[in-house]
Amino acid sequence: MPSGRQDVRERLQAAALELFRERGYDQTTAAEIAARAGVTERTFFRYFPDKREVLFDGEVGMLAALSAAIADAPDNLGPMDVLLRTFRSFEKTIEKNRPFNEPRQAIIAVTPALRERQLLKSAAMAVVVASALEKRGVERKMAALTAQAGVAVFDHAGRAWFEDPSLSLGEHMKRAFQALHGLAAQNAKPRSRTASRSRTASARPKRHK
Amino acid sequence: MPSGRQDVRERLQAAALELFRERGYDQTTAAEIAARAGVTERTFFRYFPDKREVLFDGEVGMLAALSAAIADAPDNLGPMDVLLRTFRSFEKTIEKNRPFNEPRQAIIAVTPALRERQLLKSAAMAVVVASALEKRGVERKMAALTAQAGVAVFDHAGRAWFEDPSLSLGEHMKRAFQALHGLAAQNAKPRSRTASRSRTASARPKRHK
DNA sequence: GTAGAACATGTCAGTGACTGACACAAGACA
DNA sequence: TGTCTTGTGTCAGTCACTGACATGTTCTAC
Repeated sequence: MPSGRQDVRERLQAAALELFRERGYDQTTAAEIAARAGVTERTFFRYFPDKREVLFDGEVGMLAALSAAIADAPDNLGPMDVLLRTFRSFEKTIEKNRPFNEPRQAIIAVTPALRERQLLKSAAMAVVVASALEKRGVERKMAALTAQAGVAVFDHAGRAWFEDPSLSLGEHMKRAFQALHGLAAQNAKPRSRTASRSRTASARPKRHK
Repeated sequence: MPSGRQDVRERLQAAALELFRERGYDQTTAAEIAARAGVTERTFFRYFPDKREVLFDGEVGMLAALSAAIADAPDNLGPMDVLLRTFRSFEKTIEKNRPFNEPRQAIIAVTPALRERQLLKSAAMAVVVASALEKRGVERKMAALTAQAGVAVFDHAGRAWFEDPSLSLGEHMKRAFQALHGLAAQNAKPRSRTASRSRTASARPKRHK
């Protein structure tokens, strides 16, 4: 039954997606996935280090591309602009993948174990992004912070696009970045400069624990 | 051997921390933790839903306090300011807990399974924060985005404080928030860097890998 | 064309996380 | 005093995951 190596991999992923949709992640055993793909459980674990990972795959290739795209961005941009620009350069690809990602994301959303794994992937992405920013000369902690915020915004835009596809993903991204922008600006809103307020009651409600 | 219910819980946590430090998380079985605490494995799983959770506990109580603190913040602040203020109100408590958190955090840092769980906890915190912001009248998506960014900054400050305790946690938080602020502001600003342009990043670096 | 290496898979046995069911002890309470 | 509740131990079982080994298939060198 097994033929090409790539073929087996894809059969396993397809089988997993089907079964998860039919019975849910927890009610599906690795052996069942393997059986539907025409291999044994042992083979399943030769392709994927654990059961969760069968739903997370494209992300690896994306990281390298992401890193390269950040490196290639023009020189005269601030770090956050680099990220916006980079993420938007993936817009088309991601939009094209929506039919595949939609059911996948639906399963992840209702399965805590998978949400956990997805958070790990996002964190990994932030690490890669941070490192790519550092290579552009951004100071280390700044790079980490920017990456973290940027990935958060990216995820946020992705979720927004998922529940409202009437706007393009790029538009959602633009808005999310603008919102973040506005947030920071709002900080100084009550007319006087932020620095002057450093004295006022250094915020201590009576809660603890 | 088991005496009070709370007592057993704490013995289990202490035993787990000890064993994880001695042999590492993966080399420690739940049965061993239970044995050192003077109970059986089955009892361990009556106190904690899974092995990872034994290291994450205080966080539950913190969420309620966080939510309350956000609700109690003065009215005239932008959402991000509310968060900075709120987080800083926890400064003392967190600093006091450092001796307990330090070894714990060290173990988490070297154990992927635990890092994953910690990310889930942060995400849960973001959800709570977002909901608390919404109750203050912040629009839903804006609340989510603010919470996400705020928690990211909070985590970032925590990590920075961990590796450099010469500055207070509050100071790290202030700086992280200011950095985020600066990031957004920088967005619109074309920057000319000193030693850039001709050589550094514009020549496409190696692409592969 | 064939020997042998390299690779992909199957089989089997085993560990460890976690769960449900039941029995039992001790204190709370009627 | 007897019953009820609560916390625990015991046992059997499922499932994720792993190491070791045997077998088949494909690739390569000669």
